[in-house]
Amino acid sequence: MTRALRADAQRNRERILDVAAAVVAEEGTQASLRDIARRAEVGMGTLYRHFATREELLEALLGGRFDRLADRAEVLRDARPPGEALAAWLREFASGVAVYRGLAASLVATLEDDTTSLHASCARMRAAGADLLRRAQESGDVRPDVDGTDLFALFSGVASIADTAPSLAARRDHLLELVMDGLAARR
Amino acid sequence: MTRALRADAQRNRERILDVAAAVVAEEGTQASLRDIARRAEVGMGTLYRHFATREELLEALLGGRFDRLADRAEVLRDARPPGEALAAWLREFASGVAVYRGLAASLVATLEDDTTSLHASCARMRAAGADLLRRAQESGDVRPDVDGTDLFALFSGVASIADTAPSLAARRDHLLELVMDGLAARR
DNA sequence: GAAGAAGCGGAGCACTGCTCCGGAATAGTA
DNA sequence: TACTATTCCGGAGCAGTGCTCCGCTTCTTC
Repeated sequence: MTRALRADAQRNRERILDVAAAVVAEEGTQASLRDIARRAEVGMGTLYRHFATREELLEALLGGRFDRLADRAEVLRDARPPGEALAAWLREFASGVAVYRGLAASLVATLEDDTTSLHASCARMRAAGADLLRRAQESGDVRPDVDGTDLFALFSGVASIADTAPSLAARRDHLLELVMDGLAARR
Repeated sequence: MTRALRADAQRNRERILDVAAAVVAEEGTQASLRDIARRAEVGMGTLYRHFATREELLEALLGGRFDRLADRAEVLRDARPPGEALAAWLREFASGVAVYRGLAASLVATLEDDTTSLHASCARMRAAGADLLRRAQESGDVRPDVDGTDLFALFSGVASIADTAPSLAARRDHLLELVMDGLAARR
């Protein structure tokens, strides 16, 4: 545990996170940090002391999201048959990607870089997804030559491109369905 | 036809395109235009007179590529059975996406904006792909509830995310294969 | 060769991510 | 409560970005 922040520092940190969440939701992950600082009524120095880099700020925003997806995987695993559980979870995963445009890139980055704190949450989520996948494969619902990384690559890729243009966003679910069907084992 | 350029202008334009092709291949579509100008030994003004915006420069680089893909579609259509022709063409399409990282975004943009000159080449290529798709569907190789736009969305999405990280690039072909299989009709 | 047009180059503007440090606010102590 | 020591803040500043503007050079044409 790191030591407690001073009261004003704590306030500022929360303000920054609130504003950042709003701004990122509006403008995507490449929103201007200066702008975030301005809207949080805080100096650049303040922002950068709390979050040494853009990545770190995104981590704070996204870490919890990953954790929640990992939790959801466990719930779904116990509540549904393997194939359904995986499909439902992938849908939730994909809509998570949609919330923050550009998240997919950050997500991929954590595949390579295990020094970020986001790596841990991301790894846990990926493990949870891989577990659902394994069960679906054992039950014969999903073809065996797919692994967890394939899953994230496919769904991140499709979900993120679907968010780059309105005309594609409309067929998001259809696109995901196509990929999902492709993973199904031929019987 | 626009009137002929002055000799020096013509030279400069070609130099810029050559350098831009190299730089974009190295650094992706968000390469610095200042850098391109510098390496082409040309002032910023010169670059911007020839290509009023970054998009326009990319258009010049990509337009030809789109046209070539459209041509390839016709060749493949006549040389192979429908299912194979489509699969082969999609592979070429995907590797075209790989050459310029970030191309997918530009490609998607042309879906929305029909004022760019890239739109025409892109539309022609998409029509050619859609034609291959239709034939493959009529022959029963590909499921009927897929259209040309789905095709581009899926392959652009997967190909472009595969280029964001080395660990994904290695499984590029496998990922594309998975999507391709998913489009196959169940017999 | 000279006049005219066409094209060139880079200084400059507003922006970006990020750093640095003098000064202000807070927490602990007396 | 008053004082000090530490923690934290703010924004000026640096090097980079995309893009514009305009005085000057180079080519073309007669």
